[in-house]
Amino acid sequence: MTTEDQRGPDIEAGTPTPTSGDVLTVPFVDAPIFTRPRALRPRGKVLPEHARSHNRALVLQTLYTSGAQSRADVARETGLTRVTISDLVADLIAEGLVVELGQREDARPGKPATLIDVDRAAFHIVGIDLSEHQRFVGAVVDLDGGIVSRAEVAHDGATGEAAVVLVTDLVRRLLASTTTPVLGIGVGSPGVVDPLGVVRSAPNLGWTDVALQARLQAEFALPVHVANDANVAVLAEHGSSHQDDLLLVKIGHGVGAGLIIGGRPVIGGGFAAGEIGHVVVGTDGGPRCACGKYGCLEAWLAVPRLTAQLDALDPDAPDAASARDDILREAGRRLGIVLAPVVGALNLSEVVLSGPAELLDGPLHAATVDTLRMRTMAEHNRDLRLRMTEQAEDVVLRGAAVMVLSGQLGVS
Amino acid sequence: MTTEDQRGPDIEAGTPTPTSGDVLTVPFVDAPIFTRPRALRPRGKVLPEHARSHNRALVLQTLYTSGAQSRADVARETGLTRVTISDLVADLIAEGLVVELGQREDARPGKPATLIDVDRAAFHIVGIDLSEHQRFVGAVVDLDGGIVSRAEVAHDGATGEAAVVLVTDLVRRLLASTTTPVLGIGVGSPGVVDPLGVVRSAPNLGWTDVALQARLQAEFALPVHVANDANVAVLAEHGSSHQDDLLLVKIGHGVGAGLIIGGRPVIGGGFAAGEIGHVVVGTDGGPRCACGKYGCLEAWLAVPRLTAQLDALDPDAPDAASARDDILREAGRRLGIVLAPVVGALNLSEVVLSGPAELLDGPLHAATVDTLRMRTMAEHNRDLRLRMTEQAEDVVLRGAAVMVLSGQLGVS
DNA sequence: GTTTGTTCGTAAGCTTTACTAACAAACGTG
DNA sequence: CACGTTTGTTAGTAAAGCTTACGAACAAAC
Repeated sequence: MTTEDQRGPDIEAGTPTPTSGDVLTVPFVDAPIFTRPRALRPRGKVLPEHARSHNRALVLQTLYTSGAQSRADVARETGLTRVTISDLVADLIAEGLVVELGQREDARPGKPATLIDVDRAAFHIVGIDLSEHQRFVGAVVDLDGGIVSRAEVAHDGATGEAAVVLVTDLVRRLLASTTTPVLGIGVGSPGVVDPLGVVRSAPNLGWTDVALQARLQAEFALPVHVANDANVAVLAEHGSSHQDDLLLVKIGHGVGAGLIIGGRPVIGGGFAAGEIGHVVVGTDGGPRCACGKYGCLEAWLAVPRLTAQLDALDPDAPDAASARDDILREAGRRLGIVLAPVVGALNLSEVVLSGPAELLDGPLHAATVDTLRMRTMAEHNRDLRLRMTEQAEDVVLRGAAVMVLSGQLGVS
Repeated sequence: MTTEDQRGPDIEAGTPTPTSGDVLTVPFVDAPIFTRPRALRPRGKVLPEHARSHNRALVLQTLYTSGAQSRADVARETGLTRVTISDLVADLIAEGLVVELGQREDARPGKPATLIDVDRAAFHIVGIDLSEHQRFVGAVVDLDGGIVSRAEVAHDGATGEAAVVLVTDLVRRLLASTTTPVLGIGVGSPGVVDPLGVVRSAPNLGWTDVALQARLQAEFALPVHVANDANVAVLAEHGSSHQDDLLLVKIGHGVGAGLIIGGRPVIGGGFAAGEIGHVVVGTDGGPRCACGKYGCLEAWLAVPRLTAQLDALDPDAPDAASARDDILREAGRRLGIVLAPVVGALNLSEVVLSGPAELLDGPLHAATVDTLRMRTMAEHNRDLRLRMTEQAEDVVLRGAAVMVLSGQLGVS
């Protein structure tokens, strides 16, 4: 009943099992790949079939990012021979992942090329975002990251099992809304999520060791990937950014971060990488935080805190505008103070802010940049970019789709 | 004349070329490996020979870390078959990297096993540390990391080409001191070093874009690896620690850090990862730094700064001891303040301090731990360990050896 | 209209790699 | 001594990608 095939969609076969703990050790497929970066430790044997699946994913990735092209084009781009590409493409066509599009139009010497491309209409992905305040959001996403349809449900503070049921229902509604085969389900959850998709701890949802991945997979017999919301979000940004090092700061009801270093997501020893919301900022105190400490990043920067401060301003005061700017600037400065050591230690080239643009994309952003420049060594971080997300509201949804794409096809 | 063989030592053949830009993409040999971590992008094709060299390194790694054992033992540990192991081992024996040690002594049923092991006496490695104050230090290191012989030279502030010549002479002396074949030369340099071993910038040595790796390789016709001193040091610590995430803070004349995340060294977009010496600490000013800013980590923590402060104390004052402790504690607190965001963001499980133990291993260490605990979320960083290096003075030398070992044999 | 050169995709055969199956040698145990 | 176990090797097979070669289809030049 269950197949071992991790890569194939194999929807009609019933229960594709997204196996997690394989023995490989690469960057691609981290989708298995091979980089001889520098000093590393072989993590496990490599068999021919691993090489094959790597190359398979490489072809898929090439088509996915570069668009329709001939087999010969793919061969040139990947370095594999035309023969091997033809062979791999034949497999991919048989699996329904790739389609032939007919001959190339433009006039060139030689035999006209047969264009092939990923069949971008062949599959949909269900993406779920559990990080919004008071509601669960979901969408059907196509292979290009386009939102096909949406659904959401207020959870009204539901926790524990009730919240799991709400998530399940949301997924079911989304699955019912599409007749296209679904490649898998991706979920971005707040809290600490381990690589097996167990939500180790998500206080807001009252979850402790909830095996969300296993639950959803058993329920829907589809590949399911679950990860922390910010870690998921940074995947979406990574797709559009093509930077190998990337930090995304997600500012909402709480503050969290997602990190990609050397092209690979950072999970952390306790699976809590990116949890910077309760790091203390500066050495001059600060507002009391829900966690009991004073001056946590979240106490300075979380959206409710910011809006509360702004709402407290007298809108009719003569200096209302500048008072507003001061508040946002100070928040931005605090963010810069926390980020400076991280940017310095990792020599990051790109930092992305995600959250309400009306709050973040102005004095706050400017102050963060200034603070970062003033507190790190300009020489080393000359080309640091701090920018707003390009994905607006849907970072987590799209990131969830990328996670599935990457996990199932080795494509991002 | 030159061979393409990246793995074999091939000393007598003349000029082994440690090619840098191969097409692989893995975590092992990152030395080529294959981890299907999570969402990654295939970086290049994988050929059967890549798989072979991965497995070859795997065997070597297994023998290196687990010690003498039979081919069958290796087969069980790696998951490869006895046949394949025999085949790989035959290659390794032919290359002189592995030796047969005769039959196993202990009495067990069955045919007695023939023990094999890495020939730990077959090769030496030359390690160079350019990060010490006013002198260059070098050593001949055996494959187990033992120091065979040492040499050093005062550079008396020599810079530029003169400094390069001193390094070259130091290497020459060390090479002359051993008759054992040398696997390669590893150099830990201060400053920013790119993956090709070009020292992009090392102010103390007056170096800008010095192609040290190329120079030494041309001179000695041996594989050469050059990297930043702290990044090299963390390799040594990684070997003994067996943690996949590791931060080493090297406190000497300056302050720098080396990072390993997910088992792989972090280089940084501008090759300046770990350069945290000039990150500003706290929001309450601080001593003026050589770089012009106030309150840089280095201005708080560099050894000259600490000793200057301690020397200024009146040794006969009644509270001399507690005044000393206060100074060290404050320095430790500052370190904790800078590390907190990094530890939080990366969810690090282990941080190592390297430097003069009489300064670091006491109130300073304790204050850093306390500060880290107070400024991060205890729940996520419960099992964080902060410890002193186990390698004492020789971290960089041994790390340089590990770098060569890893680069040439895929072993660490 | 013909020739030339180019490009595409495929077919056949080779090499590399690791696997399974089988076995001889060498050893304990009953 | 017969039997079972373990080791390491031999022989043969399957998978993967490579090189070489070729037919088809086209543009450009004559």
